[in-house]
Amino acid sequence: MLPYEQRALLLLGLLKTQHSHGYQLHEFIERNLSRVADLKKPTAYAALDRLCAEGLVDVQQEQHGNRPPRKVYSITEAGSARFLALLRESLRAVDDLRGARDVALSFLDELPLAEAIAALEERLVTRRAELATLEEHAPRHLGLGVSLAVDHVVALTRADVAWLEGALERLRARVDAR
Amino acid sequence: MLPYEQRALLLLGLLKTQHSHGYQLHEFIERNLSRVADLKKPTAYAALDRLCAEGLVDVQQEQHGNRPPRKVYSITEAGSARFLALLRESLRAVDDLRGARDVALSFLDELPLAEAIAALEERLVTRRAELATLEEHAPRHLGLGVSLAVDHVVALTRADVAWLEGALERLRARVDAR
DNA sequence: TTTTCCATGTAACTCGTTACATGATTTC
DNA sequence: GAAATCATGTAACGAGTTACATGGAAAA
Repeated sequence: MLPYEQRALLLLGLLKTQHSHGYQLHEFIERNLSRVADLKKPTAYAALDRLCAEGLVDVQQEQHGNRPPRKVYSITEAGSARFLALLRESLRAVDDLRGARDVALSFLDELPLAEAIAALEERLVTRRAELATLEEHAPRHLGLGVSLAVDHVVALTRADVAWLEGALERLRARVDAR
Repeated sequence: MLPYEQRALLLLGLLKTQHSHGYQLHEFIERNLSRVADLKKPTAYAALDRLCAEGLVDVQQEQHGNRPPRKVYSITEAGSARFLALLRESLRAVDDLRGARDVALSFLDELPLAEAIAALEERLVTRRAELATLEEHAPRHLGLGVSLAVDHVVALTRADVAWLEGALERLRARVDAR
C-alpha cells in the first residue's frame, strides 16, 4: 500500500545495511516494520526487479544445498544516491491525513443517533486495540529513526482515540438532551 | 483517492438530498467537502455511470437552451438501501493511519542530524499552513456530520503538528548534547 | 478577445491486490 | 503424514490519475 517511491526508499534503505534476498527483506519488514509500513510479497519482488532494471541494485543468484535458489540484492552507488535523494524528499513532504472513512462521518445525521453512537463505539474499540498492540513490544534496537516512526503512528492513533471519545461524549449529550 | 465504496457512499449521500448532475456534484464536493474528501472529475463521472449500471441511481437527460446537456441523477430505492448499508459499515470501520512518508522517518539516522531537522521543520511549516486553512471558514451550515468529519481531520492534523514539535525538540537536544 | 465557466467524457498509464503455482525441506 | 517454512514468481483484476478533447456561453 505504499507508492513505488516509498517502496524503493524502504528497500534501498534496508539494502544499504545488509545485502539480502527478497524473502528475507519481506520478512524483516513484516516482523519489524509492520507498524510503519505494509509491503506485500509480490509487490516487494516486483519492486526489486524494477530497482534492478533501474540499476539501483545488483543481483547475484545464490544456492545453498538444494533449497530454492535466492536472488541476493546489493545496493549500487546509483542506488545509494537515489536513496539519499528519496530520503530528503520524503522527509520534507507530508501525507494526506484525510481518511476514506471520514466520508461516512459526514452523513452521520442520516442514521438514528443511537445507531451512530454504537457504530462509533465499535470504531473506538478497534482503535484502542490497535493502540495496545502498537505500544506493547515495540521494536527498540532498530535505531532512532524507527522509534520516531513508530512514535508517529502511536501519536496519530492516540489522537484518533481521543477524538472518538470526545465525539461520543458530544453525541451522548444530544441523546440525553431529548 | 477514495475507494469505490466510499465514492459510492459520498455520491449516494448527496443524491439523497438533491438529485443533480455530475458537474454539480463534483463542484459541491470540491467547494464544501474538500476538507474531508477528494474526488477527481473523471472518477466522479465514472462512478456515476457505475452506480447507474448497478441500478442505484436513475438518469434523465436535461437541456437548458443550448448549453451542454446534463445527465441528472436521482437515487433509487435500491440506492437508498445501499447508502444506509455503506454508511453503517463505514462508520464502524477504521482507516489505516500509517502514512507513506513514515518510511522516511525510519531512516532518519542516515542523514546528518542538522539536515534531518531542517527537513522536518519544512514538514511542520506545511502542516501548520494546512491546519490554518482547515480552521478558517470551515463549513458550518452543512450539518453535524460534516462538522464532525472536519473536526476529525483537524484533530489528526493537530496531533501531527504536536508530534513534529516534540520530535524536533528531541532532535535539537541531541545536537546540543554534542 | 482571451479567459473562464459549463458539462461531459476518453485514452494511456501506473499502481497494487489477491489468488494461485511450484517444489523441496524441516517441523510436528 | 500433514503442515508450515523457504523462495520465487505469474495472472487476472480493478482502481485511480493525468492529460487531452469538445464546444458553446458568459465574463473580463
